[in-house]
Amino acid sequence: MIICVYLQFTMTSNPKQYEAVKHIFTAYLENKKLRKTSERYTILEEIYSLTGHFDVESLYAHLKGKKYGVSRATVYNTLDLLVDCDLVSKHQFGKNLAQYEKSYGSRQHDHLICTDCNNVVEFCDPRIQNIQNTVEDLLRFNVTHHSLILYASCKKENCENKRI
Amino acid sequence: MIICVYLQFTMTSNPKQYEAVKHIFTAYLENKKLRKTSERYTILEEIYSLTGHFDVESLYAHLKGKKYGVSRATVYNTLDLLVDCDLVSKHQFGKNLAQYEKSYGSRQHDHLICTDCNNVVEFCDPRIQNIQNTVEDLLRFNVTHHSLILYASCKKENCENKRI
DNA sequence: CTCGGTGCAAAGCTTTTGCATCCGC
DNA sequence: GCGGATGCAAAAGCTTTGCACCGAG
Repeated sequence: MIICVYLQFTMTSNPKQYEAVKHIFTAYLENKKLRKTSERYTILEEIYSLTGHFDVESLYAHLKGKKYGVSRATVYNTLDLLVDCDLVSKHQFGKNLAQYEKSYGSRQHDHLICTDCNNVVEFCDPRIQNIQNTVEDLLRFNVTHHSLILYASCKKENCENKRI
Repeated sequence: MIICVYLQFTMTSNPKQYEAVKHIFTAYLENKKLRKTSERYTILEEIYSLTGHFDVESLYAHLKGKKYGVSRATVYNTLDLLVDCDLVSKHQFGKNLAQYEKSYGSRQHDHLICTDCNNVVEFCDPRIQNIQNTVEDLLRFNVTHHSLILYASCKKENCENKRI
């Protein structure tokens, strides 16, 4: 068996990427007959300028400083739309640890959370797909997505330099 | 490769099992120099008389009717202890969907959640252990436990008879 | 012009906390 | 009797909701 677990490197933001997701989002909004408001695009742009995971509060804080401020309600509403059209994925790492991340152009990956310092490390292992396929066949469900979280304690040197 | 995913059948409650976990809990409390209060044993007994998953509210509701009522604070406190000594496991299925289940005598298993009806199906696939081992080696973490949740839509007939 | 979307603040829900009382040791 | 544990209610933290106003189509 090919061992193929590796660290996931989060894509750096770039303008071309934002153009691409903007088109996807526009198509989604038109398809659902939703309005193309400036707030929605502001939020999308902000998310795609961030790297790594973020939570609602930090996104809201970033947006407050912009020309067009938005309210929390709008942030939550828009995040739901972005999750629905697969431009953003949501991870519930714990009761009060909901994290989002942009998902366009990102490789499928899972997360390891250090129980000592709450840092999150991304990794990718294609074998998870096998499990998913088997369950799908045996239990007769359509598996749409999954969440695999490994909880681990660091040997310190792994942890210090990473943000959640 | 041996296909070995299968449904997990929750153990039915039985008095002998409660005696066993009671001894474990007692040893744990003594070891940690914590008090053996009647509330703690009442909660443990109630949990081991339940089948399947439960949330704090439903456990609290069950306990309210007993001879010795308990408060929510005590339920939360005791659940933390039981999770710590591995007699109960906690699953965060969503922001407001924390579920617990007794874990003594249960096989390691994971969960599939139906996004149509919120039902939870348990399954077991030993291949998850391989992934865990590989990550452990490559990322140099001690993986203590994991959470694998598959999100799926049912083909209806699978879902109707199951409770969350 | 219409009605969906937004902003604000209030409400909701689960979980935690503070404090007086209780009881295991 | 001492100090940890409990019970109650208030507080906290994240998310949703209600309502008046705004603006995209």
